[in-house]
Amino acid sequence: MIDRHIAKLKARCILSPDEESAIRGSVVRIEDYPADHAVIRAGRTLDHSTLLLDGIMCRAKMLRNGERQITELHVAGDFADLHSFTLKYLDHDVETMTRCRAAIVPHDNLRRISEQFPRLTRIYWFSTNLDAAIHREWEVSLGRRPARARNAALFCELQIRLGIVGLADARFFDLPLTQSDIAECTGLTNVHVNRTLRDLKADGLLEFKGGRVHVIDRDALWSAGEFDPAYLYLDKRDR
Amino acid sequence: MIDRHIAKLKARCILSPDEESAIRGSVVRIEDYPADHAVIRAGRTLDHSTLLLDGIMCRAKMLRNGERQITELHVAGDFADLHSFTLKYLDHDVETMTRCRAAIVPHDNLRRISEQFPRLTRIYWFSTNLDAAIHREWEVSLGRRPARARNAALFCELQIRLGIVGLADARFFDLPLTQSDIAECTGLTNVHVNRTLRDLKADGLLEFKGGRVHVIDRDALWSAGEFDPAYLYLDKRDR
DNA sequence: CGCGGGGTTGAGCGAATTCAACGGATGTGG
DNA sequence: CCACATCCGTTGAATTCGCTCAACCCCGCG
Repeated sequence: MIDRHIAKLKARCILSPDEESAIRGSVVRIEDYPADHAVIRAGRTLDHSTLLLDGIMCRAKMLRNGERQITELHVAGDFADLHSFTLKYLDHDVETMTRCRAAIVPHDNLRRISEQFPRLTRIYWFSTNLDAAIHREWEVSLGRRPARARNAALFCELQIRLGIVGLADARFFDLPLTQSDIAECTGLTNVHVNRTLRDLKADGLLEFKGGRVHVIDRDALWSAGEFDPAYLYLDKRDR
Repeated sequence: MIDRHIAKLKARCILSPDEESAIRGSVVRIEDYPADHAVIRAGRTLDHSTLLLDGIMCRAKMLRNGERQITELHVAGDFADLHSFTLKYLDHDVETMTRCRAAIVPHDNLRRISEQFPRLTRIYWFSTNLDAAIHREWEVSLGRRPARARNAALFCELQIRLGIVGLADARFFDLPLTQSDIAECTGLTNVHVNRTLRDLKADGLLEFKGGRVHVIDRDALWSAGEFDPAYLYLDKRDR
């Protein structure tokens, strides 16, 4: 059920059978959400975290003029708001981009397993630090990269992250987002995302159509996005 | 010696005398660095964290073309790389912007105090999550805000953060950075930062000159930067 | 006294936006 | 089954915000 979450952790950390079953035992219930649903609102006190099992969620911050900046995308296997365990409330919303299924893990349970298994504390601490690393990479894209590179980098990241949980192969993956969604991630307009994707396709790097991504030339795509997966900490070790 | 660090924590968390002295006891030595010095290089394995006592450091990522995006500024009292405790190596450089003094805290000591004081673990976990919240706010600036708001927001954040450690008052604070440094934070060119600062001054919001900031109209500055300090988690509670 | 770093300003350019129109697909109610 | 609305994608034209390039100033310093 939470196998994708376990797969994500095992890609970076060593996990004992006991630790694994403690994680599995921390879930109290499963919830389903429709697309475009606000799962968590900024500022509200939380007593649980949300482990995404299926679908795509985002962390989003609203601006005064109604625009929205998405600060991270979440895929199956991610905790969307593990940081609420220590923050107690969030500075951003968490919303579904598609229909989603999620496991609810009470903070009490997180505290219990973190006291029983100190290494799990560090693994989950690591996990929130990995989110921060993704934020940093997005800051680089948003601050310094032109539109083509920003979009390319986003697809590179998602291919890797979805690949870890078995939802992407070397050439294809499902990504049921609109061009406007992409625009809210990359700090562009939907119009310009459209033109950029047209160019990426014309240059034989990538095709994004009908919620599905076809990576035509991965090397060229990585190069266009100046993509270096180091920030995803893909080396497995004791954290 | 590390009073500013204690002050930063106490602005957000409850800290017992025992916990406080454990923190003080975790420092093994003090180091001084010149300005523009790379304290930590991306990818290098680390066995300690760096607690900034004086000066300004930054987290920076290099781009292929030699440009640099600063993803966060650190002020006295901040751990510049507490996340290396779980990440083991960093995805970015840490560099001094000014002459700096720092306390070195070995990861072994962090592990020891986190085992002895479980609440300290959560406090330091919280602390890295606060860094992530700052990253998110910067993503919003970089992705969606025009130049004027980006710069305004940066000064707002720094006034609050420096104020917490006694280095800013309601009207003035030292910020020994160049306009090019600001540009690397806000994803602009030094030329455009210059023009934007000129406008902010002409409009009576803020003056930045000679490494010193004069906040002329704080309300107007907050408004211009669309600044809401909620993301800095300034409420003191048990984390 | 020359040099270099930081700051300042102008002119021209260009990447991305805005505004607007239109097409295709999908869904829905009469 | 058709009329209509809506959402998403696509394209063109005009605009604009920020960039590039360049010159120049000021000031501290060797």
